[in-house]
Amino acid sequence: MAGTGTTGRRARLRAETTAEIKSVALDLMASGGPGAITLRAIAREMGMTPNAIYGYFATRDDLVTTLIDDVYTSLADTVDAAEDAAPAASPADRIRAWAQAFRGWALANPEGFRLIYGDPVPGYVAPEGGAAPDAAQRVCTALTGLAATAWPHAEHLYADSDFQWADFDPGLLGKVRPAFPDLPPAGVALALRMWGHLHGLVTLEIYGHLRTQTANPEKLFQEELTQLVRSLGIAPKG
Amino acid sequence: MAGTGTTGRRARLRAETTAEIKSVALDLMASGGPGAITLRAIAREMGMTPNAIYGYFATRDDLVTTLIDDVYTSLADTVDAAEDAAPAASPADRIRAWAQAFRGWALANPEGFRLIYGDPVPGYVAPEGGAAPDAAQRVCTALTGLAATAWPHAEHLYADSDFQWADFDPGLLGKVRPAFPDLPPAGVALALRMWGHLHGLVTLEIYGHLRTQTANPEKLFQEELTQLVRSLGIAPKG
DNA sequence: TGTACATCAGTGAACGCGCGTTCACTGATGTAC
DNA sequence: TGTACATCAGTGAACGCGCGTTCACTGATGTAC
Repeated sequence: MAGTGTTGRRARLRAETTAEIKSVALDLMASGGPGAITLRAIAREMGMTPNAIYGYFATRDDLVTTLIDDVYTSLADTVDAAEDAAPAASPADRIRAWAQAFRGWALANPEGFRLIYGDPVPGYVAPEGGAAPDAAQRVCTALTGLAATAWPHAEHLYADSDFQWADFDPGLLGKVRPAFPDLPPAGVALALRMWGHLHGLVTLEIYGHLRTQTANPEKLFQEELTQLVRSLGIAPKG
Repeated sequence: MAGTGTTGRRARLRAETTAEIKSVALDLMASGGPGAITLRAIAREMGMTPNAIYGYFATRDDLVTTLIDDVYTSLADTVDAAEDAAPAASPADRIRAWAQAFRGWALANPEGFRLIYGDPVPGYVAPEGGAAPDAAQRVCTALTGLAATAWPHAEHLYADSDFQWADFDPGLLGKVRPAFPDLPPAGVALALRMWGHLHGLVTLEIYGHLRTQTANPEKLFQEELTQLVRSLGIAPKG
């Protein structure tokens, strides 16, 4: 009856060690790039033998797969939370909040960003049946939701668009169409373009290409958001 | 007096072998990712001993540096040529030509694109004093030129911009300001934003993130260009 | 045209490294009676 | 409360691999007289 449950204690220790392995792996990645994620380096850092890791992950690729999933979830949670914290009635504020959280997360976790959006760990092969993690789809779905909110204001710009539902992935549509039944295919295209715009600016910054052009990427990103919101016809002071 | 010059023959053979090493390295990268560029693999492919490469490149990083420079030059040459082939009088056509060449080159050389814009070869460290290759700046400068041509039409959208010359890199400005004396700081910001937009869509496509959302990235890119040109007020039929 | 010498592309063997992974094991922690 | 047993986290040594790089060398190609 007393104290820790029977399997409880061991299970907890196990969970803690698993978490530490992942945390150390992320640290290594942060300081040495994705290539620094090696079982031996993790073990070294933790004061263990390399093979001890095999008690927690069947293989190195297994660990990396878990890592990618975790990082993706962290990103999706962050941007979702930022959007939810913005006033529901202001599409412009919600877009800005989402986008700023996106960039902020990327700057705070540059190696995580590289891990999920850039080249993967050298030698890593994703599991066979492994679709992209749910969180990957969440990011894209949230962005489509933002586009859907802005759509009524921007619709007139896309009158001659000839996008069809068939142009998009059924998985994406399966989540988006029920949630935003009034959004036409052209609106989904707009969402993907918005994604591309934000992704591009953040990627250039993370990979160091923007720093060689401007001393102030932050300002450029704010300008981007101002122009985006304006072009959608949802400028906040309107 | 007859035939090949004295040093000529050896020099030519040397140049040919050097070219073959680079070509094989690019092939390896194309089929196995940047991590596949190893001196041993190149030598294997060429039927040589690994150390024979050292007659041509002092070190592996030396080879990679040369490769990056070559690939960057290839990209810059391609987009410059495409722009030059478009009618000089039509800013919209020139932007479209440039952007389509940019995407086309990336799709034709995905590993090259990854090499210059993504994570570099694992273990590679760029040379110390090594600034980005000239070609890198050429890409950005050309884009600024396109923005400059469109600027008179789009200027009114950026009336409340507060960009300063100090916000940008002197190296970029050194090439851009003499060439386009009428372009204000806000116009340079516009060019960088355009770069970000195009880079984002192409990057998502190259890295496989777009394919999981749309079956037709080409169409999305064309839509992007249509909207870009429209938003700049330089729609081609105007 | 012929010979002596210099150049230099490429060889073959070896180095030390870090890697993922396997194996048989030890010793502490928890469980059942 | 005490003992016998099962569990299982972690050890230590070793494997085979591919890597970049160094060394002393060979043998063909070109040069000078």
